[in-house]
Amino acid sequence: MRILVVEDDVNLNRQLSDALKEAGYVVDQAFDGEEGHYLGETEPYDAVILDIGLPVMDGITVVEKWRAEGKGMPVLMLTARDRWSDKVAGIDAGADDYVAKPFHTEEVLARVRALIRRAAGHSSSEIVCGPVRLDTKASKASVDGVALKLTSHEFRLLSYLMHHMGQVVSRTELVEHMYDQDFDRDSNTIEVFVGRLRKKLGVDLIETVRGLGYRMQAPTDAH
Amino acid sequence: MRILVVEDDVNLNRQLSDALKEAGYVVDQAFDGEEGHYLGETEPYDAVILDIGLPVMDGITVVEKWRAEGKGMPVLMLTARDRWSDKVAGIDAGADDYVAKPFHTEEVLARVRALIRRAAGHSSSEIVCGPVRLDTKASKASVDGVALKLTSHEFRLLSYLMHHMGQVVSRTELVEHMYDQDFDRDSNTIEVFVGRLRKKLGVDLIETVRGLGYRMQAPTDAH
DNA sequence: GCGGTGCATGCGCATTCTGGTGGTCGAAGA
DNA sequence: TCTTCGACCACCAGAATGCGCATGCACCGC
Repeated sequence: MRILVVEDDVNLNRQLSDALKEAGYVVDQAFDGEEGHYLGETEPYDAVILDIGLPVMDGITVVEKWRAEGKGMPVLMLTARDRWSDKVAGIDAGADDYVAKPFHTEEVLARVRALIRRAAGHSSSEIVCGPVRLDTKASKASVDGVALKLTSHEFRLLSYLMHHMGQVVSRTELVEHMYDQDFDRDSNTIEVFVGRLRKKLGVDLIETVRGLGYRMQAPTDAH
Repeated sequence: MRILVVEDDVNLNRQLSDALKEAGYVVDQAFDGEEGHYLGETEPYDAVILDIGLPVMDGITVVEKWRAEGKGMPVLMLTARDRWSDKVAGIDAGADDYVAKPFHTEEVLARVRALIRRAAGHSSSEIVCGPVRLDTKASKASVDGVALKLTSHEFRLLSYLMHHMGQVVSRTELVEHMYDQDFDRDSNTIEVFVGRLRKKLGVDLIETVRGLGYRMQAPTDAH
């Protein structure tokens, strides 16, 4: 984890940086707004600690510029205790959190931990199989980057197959996972949907295992 | 967006709830830890405001139980100003943020906004989707720079969709986040509001995914 | 009244299901 | 090894289902 500390008070900056290094983080330091902004723009940080009152460019402006540039790393602002309106402005500018000066170093560490923990929770849920890409969160699928237009059952089928990649999935297993109880087992709906899905996918990734069911697998097949 | 306020001080609870409702949120209230924990366990909230000192079950325990149960909604803790060790404990227990009492209501609102937008993966207080622009701070929306005149429910609907851009949002999910408990699920209200919103937006950004729900997305979408 | 909201009705059509037909695969026997 | 047979599967096209939308009206608070 790499952290940027932007604080013009040299002692305070070192105090924070030392504590962070102590806690196992990699720390970069900046001492004015412009330097801080430049570093945040060019280097990939997991979190930034940013003083609100900085020479050259103030903290609010720095955050705003980062956000406008699409930089989304968590930012922890340091503010003067009594200027609560600054806090509100900072948060609305895109900061994720703030700590009022003077602070306990331990508190800053706890907040940094919380920020990093939270930021880690946004990994998108994607499954990839060869050229096929499934985004379960968005309920979307694509082949070679081209979005597929799937109906809900087709999507459910693809989803189940991709969640069990490489395994043979039986027809009854599919029925049980795609429908709620009491579905007429003597119908060929699954086969129909497999057919339609194969047609829409274009590529032949759904293998039929005769007598057992279907298996989805990447094409680079050693077997 | 639906918020839970857990605070045993009746006046404070009402003060917060009123301010939140004023800002367009749907608010549920609880007055002790057990009640709060139960509600957070059973209802889907977009954020929780949680006092640390509560009857029956204290705030730290409540958060810990939620996290242990896999509940991941953002939690804003209210703490006494001088007990900074409580803050650290609260954050490490799984709270996302805290505000020290006494606080400015405006500050709590700013922090709630920040929590919700961060939970949705946005870093600034403005969310943009093609020509549509949503200002969560000012509770305003515009298309191509022209301000929209939305009713409160229409705004809530748009807000939720834009906070979950690219994802498919089910009808029940919308109902649960736009209304407090006890709303007739067997009605087509959501569909009607989607229709009204689409008409006001003019552009066709709200895609319906048959059998699943709705998805809002920028039009120039390849990957 | 008026704007905002909730609900009922009915229609159009995408989606899903069904039955049938023809094709394919695999095993067993010649 | 080749042939034959039966089981299994793919595909088609029509039918039925039920989802989503527009419309209009009732209600409620202001």
